[in-house]
Order: sequence, then C-alpha cells, then structure tokens
Amino acid sequence: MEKVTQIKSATLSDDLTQRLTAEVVEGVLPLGSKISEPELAKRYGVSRGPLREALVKLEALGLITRTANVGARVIELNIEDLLDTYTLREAMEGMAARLAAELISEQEVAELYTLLDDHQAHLDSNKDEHYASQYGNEDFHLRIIQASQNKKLIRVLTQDLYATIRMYRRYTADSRPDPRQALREHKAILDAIANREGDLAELLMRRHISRAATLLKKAMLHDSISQGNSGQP
Amino acid sequence: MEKVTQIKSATLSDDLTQRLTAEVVEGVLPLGSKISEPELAKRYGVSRGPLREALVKLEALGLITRTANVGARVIELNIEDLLDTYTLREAMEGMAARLAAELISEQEVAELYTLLDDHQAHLDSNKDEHYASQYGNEDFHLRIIQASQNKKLIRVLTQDLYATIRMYRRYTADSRPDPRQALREHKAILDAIANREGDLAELLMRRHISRAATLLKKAMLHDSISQGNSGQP
DNA sequence: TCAAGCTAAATTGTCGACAATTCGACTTAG
DNA sequence: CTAAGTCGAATTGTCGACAATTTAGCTTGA
Repeated sequence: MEKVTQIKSATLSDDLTQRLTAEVVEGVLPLGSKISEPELAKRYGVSRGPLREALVKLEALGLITRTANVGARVIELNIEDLLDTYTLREAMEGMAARLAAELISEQEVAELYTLLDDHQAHLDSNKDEHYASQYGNEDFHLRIIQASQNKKLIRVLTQDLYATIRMYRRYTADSRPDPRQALREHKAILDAIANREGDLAELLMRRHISRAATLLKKAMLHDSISQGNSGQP
Repeated sequence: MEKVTQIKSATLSDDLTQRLTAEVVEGVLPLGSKISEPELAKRYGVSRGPLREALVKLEALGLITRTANVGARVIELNIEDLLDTYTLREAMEGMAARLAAELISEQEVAELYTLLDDHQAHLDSNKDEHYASQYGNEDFHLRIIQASQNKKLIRVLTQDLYATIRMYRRYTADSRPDPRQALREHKAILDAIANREGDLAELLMRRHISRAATLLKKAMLHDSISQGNSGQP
C-alpha cells in the first residue's frame, strides 16, 4: 500500500523546508515580502521551533534573508545577482562537463543521445515547446552534473544553486532561450563529451551558459521584475 | 570604549555557530564524534533551541551531518572529499582570477605586490615559514576572490568552503606545500592579473590549486587521518 | 507643521517541559 | 552459545509560554 497524497517527511522541519522552498520558488511568497513566523506557523499548524529551523535552511539556500530581532524576508531579484549566479554556474558546470568527458560511461552517453533525440522529436512534432525546453534542458544539465561524480560539485549545483536558478527562470518566463538553439548546443557539448574532449566540453558548456545568461539579462531589462504577487496584502 | 574580550553576537544562535565552527575546525570536537545536544547546551549554558539552529547552520556548512531522530556527528575526512573540494575550488578560484584580471584596480594590484614582497621578506629572513606560508597564502587567495566582485562566488568560497578547506589543511599540517614554490606561483598569477590576461590568470590559478591538492593527497596517504582527539571519551 | 519622545502592541529570541523515537542491556527461548 | 525479543534509560523532535527587542501610532513641544 502506498501513500502518495501525503508526503510525510521524517521531521517537521524537513517537511517545512521543502514546502517553503516551493512557495518561494513558485511565487506564493512574493519577492521581498516579509515572513511572519506566527502567521506561517499557524498556516502550517506547527509551532515556531521547527519553522525557525526551516527558515535557517532557507537562508542557507539563499532564498530568504534574516536579520536579528527583525525577521525574515524573501530575497529580491536583480540583474547583478542573476549575472553573478550564472557566472558561478558557468565555472562549475564547465568543470562538470570536463569531468564528465573523463568519467562518463558509454551507456550514459547513449542515454544522453536518446534524451536529445526525444527532445528533438518533441520540437519537430509538438507545439508545446515550453515543456520540452524547460524539462529537457534541466534534465540534460543535471545528467552532466551527475556524470562528473564530484559530490561537492553536485551538491552545490543541485542543492544550493538550483532553487535560485529556477526562481530566475520563473520570473523571466516570457522571453526564453530559443529551444532549437539550445538543443544544437547540447548536441555539440555531448559530442565533445562522447569524444572524451574535456577541454572542448568545458568551453562549449561555458559558452552555452553564458549565452543563456545574456538572454535572461535582456528579459529582465524588459520585464520589470518586481511584480511577484500572489498572497494577500 | 571597545569590547574585544567578549564578542557578543546579536543572537545566541549566531554566537554558537561561530564557536562550534571553530571547535570543529580546530579539532576540539573530534572528527566523526557524536554531538550530544543536552551536553553541548549545558556546556554553553544555553537551551537546546538556539543550539539546534546553530547545528542546522553547521550542517549547511558541511561541517557536521545530521540524521533525523539519531543526531549529529562531526564529518570525517577522506581523500575523495578532499579532491572533490579542491576540484571545486579550482573551478571557482580559476574563475575568480579571470574576473579579477578584468576588474581589479591598479591600487589593489599594488597592494597585492606589496603583500607578496612582505611574504618574500618573511621567507628570506625569518625561520617561521609556517606562519608566512599559512596566512600569506590565505590572504592572497582571499584578496583575489574579493577582487572578482562576484557576490555569489565570494559567498561560496569564503563562507561555505572556507571552513572545510581549513579543516583539511589542519589535519595535514605536517607536509605542506613548499612556501617558496607557492610564492613563485602567486607572483605569476598576480603578473597575469596585472597584465589583464584573464585566460592566463585562470590557467595559472587552476594549476596552483591543482598542485596543492596533489600535495595534500600525498600527505593524507602518509598520515592516517582518523586520529583527531582532544575531547573526553 | 514637523520632529522628537513616549507608550503599547506585535514580533522575535529563548527557555523548560512533554512526546516520540532510538539505543543499549538484559532476558529468554532455541 | 547464539539470536531474537523486551524493557527502560537516554536522546531527539515538538510545543507553549515568557523575556527582549522592534515597530507603529500617538502625544507633546518647539
């Protein structure tokens, strides 16, 4: 018998961390909004103890800022932080691509080619480019990162930076990188990895991410960012 | 009037975080040892609430591991994690050196040359190579990181990874990189930065860190690491 | 009219106690 | 003698309440 509806984590604090992370990323908690501990505790039906532990974790993830005796606020997005984040990503995922070229198995390479073929098919047939672009892109990058076999690298990229990156993508959802262009770049990266050309793989991955950053920057300059509202005033 | 003896942080949790971080890095809390919440709370004269918040932060820093309903343990060091950490450092400090070459001011360059001159003088005159090697090295790297002006990069390197790196250095204190060799490499890196050669600066910084990692690896293979003891059994 | 000071309400930080789970020692059956 | 089971002590997770600080509004004086 499976429980799917109610994902019960081992501890309330972990549970809250997941939920709050989702709420921040999805915009339920608007950008820059104040976080009231009594209010959140009542909303989730828990005491402030585990809630505060969750907030400490959210702060470590860079999703909120906390000030002593004042409280917590959801972070605000700005171009500077966006570019900083993507530069960091460029360095780390570039290294991940290099390591992947050295360490990936032939089977994983084959799976990645299949993944890109599926992605291509989606783009050719389907009109729903949004889905293919979003999840196909994410999946490809995550697999490269995993293939690096570097636990620290994997942790920083998939735990610490992941939520932040998703936030920026969400708030710049309108103008997104051309999925066909992205796919071409993915193929080039994968070719380099398959050929065990670490230098080239790193170079291509860096360019790929740098290009994405440039596009996101343009998107942020057009859309004024500071309009994430879903909660009650 | 200044208070220096008693550094009183705004909140007990922050205070505890600093103290516990120091205890882990300095080996007061031995590697792999269990952390008892009641015992620590009594030792510091605080309740378990702020202590637990501090432990959450320590976990985010990668200094301890926590398991639900079981408790917290100080991490253990191993060669795999050491190499992973230094590979990550290589990618990030390499990028920092590249950015520094683009963004650093002439005055900062001059200060860095002065720093290296001081370091050189220490090595020529003084027998206390340990000090010069340790702090001179740290200072140089920190300044390059700061010169990158990338807040995210600075945060990960100086907050998240710093404690871990210091731990590895402490437990492999015996055989440490040749300080004269390190100084030569620092000078080469600084020359590249001063000449605004970002590519070269990144390359040299990467080699420099990679070399340090190789030496630390050898040190760990000789010294058996698992002998960090200072507390009571 | 505006700035400074004061008061009260609300929020954050901290504490001690209770509930739930784990771990160890002991017992007991095979 | 070993292995499974049981019971109790200890530890972790959670809660509600109190203390300390901040914040907002009001008052007061220049």
